[in-house]
Amino acid sequence: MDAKILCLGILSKGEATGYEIKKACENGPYAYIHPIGYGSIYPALGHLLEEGCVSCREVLSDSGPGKKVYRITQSGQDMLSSALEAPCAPDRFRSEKLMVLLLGHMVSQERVSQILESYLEEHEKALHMIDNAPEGDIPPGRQFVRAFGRTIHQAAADFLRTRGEDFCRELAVAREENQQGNRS
Amino acid sequence: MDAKILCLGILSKGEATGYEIKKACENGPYAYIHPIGYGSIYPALGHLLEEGCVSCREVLSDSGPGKKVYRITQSGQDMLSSALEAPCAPDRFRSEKLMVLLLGHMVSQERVSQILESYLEEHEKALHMIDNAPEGDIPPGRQFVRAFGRTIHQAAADFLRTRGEDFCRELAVAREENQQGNRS
DNA sequence: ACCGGCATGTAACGGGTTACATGATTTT
DNA sequence: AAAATCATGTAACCCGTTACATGCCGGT
Repeated sequence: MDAKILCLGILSKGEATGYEIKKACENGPYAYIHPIGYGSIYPALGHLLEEGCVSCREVLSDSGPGKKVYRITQSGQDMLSSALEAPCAPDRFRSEKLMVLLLGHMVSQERVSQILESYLEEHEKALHMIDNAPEGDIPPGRQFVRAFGRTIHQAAADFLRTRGEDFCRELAVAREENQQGNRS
Repeated sequence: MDAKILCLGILSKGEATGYEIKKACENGPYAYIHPIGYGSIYPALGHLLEEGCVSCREVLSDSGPGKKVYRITQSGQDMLSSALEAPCAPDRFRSEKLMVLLLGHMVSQERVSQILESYLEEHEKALHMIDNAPEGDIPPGRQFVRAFGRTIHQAAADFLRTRGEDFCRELAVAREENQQGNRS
């Protein structure tokens, strides 16, 4: 699932500029698919244009380079369909925060508390964004993925809220034992 | 959080070979941190050895190359500690399955059902692995991350189980409406 | 006898991230 | 008047993925 297919997926719900595609990758359901930057998006759109998978309409502004609005073509639709039919790569998740928590006994109490708090805030922020997103007439897929994301963020936030402090206490005990172990 | 720090983190709980490090990245709590392959691990261990962050003990077997057991050194501990103190990059999650579900109206009913089923199976398998893992005397960090992972997998599995079929039905309706829209 | 798991590495390739370069428009 | 956002693009670099190459050991 490379940048090209992701762009096609986003364009399948309506025309957009490269900039808007980037925004779509960060907010909304596409945030769960694959985060990419401009360095991937603009070249991808260039290739798609060459291959005839998208068309481009340049909107001139008064003086200066205009913005380029891309629209998916029929062959783009076809390419997207066949990509969606191909076997899926396994999900990938990576988290430096979990790494720090995993080795919590090696870092300071403050560091762990800080990670725990910011992690909780992130999940709560994500929940707010999902809940405040416009309801409108969105296709079932978007609704499903949105609800899926909400469930995960909710579960994570609940876990952190209910278990975070206990974890800090257990870590404190473990650190004390370590100290005694080192001394003896 | 590159491969080197990940290796150090795994080695911090005891000596291991490159092969065992790979295994640790796939199973257990480290699966949530960062999945890497041999192509990253062996060079990383080489660099760490050069830098004096790990020591290496070669265990000869009868004829043939022996296995290399790596152990973290004090300067390795120090490097790990300072890496854990550095600001965390945001979590990253990518899922091709969610991409297909998101655009469910573009693919066949069978495809969606298949994705939904295999996704549920994956989460259930992960739950089993967590529940069957040895309890033993594991540090609080490992226990916390393990419980966190369990919570997430459980929430995902529950969601897929309770909402999967409804989603399929909604998609069927959406497809019919599309058909009618295209015809008119 | 064969297959799967254990075990180590190298080299090329590809893709994404980051940094750079630029400028208009809108908000504060 | 400054800061934030909108907007496009290029180039280098890093890192991880994949494919290749090799061989032992234990179980069926």
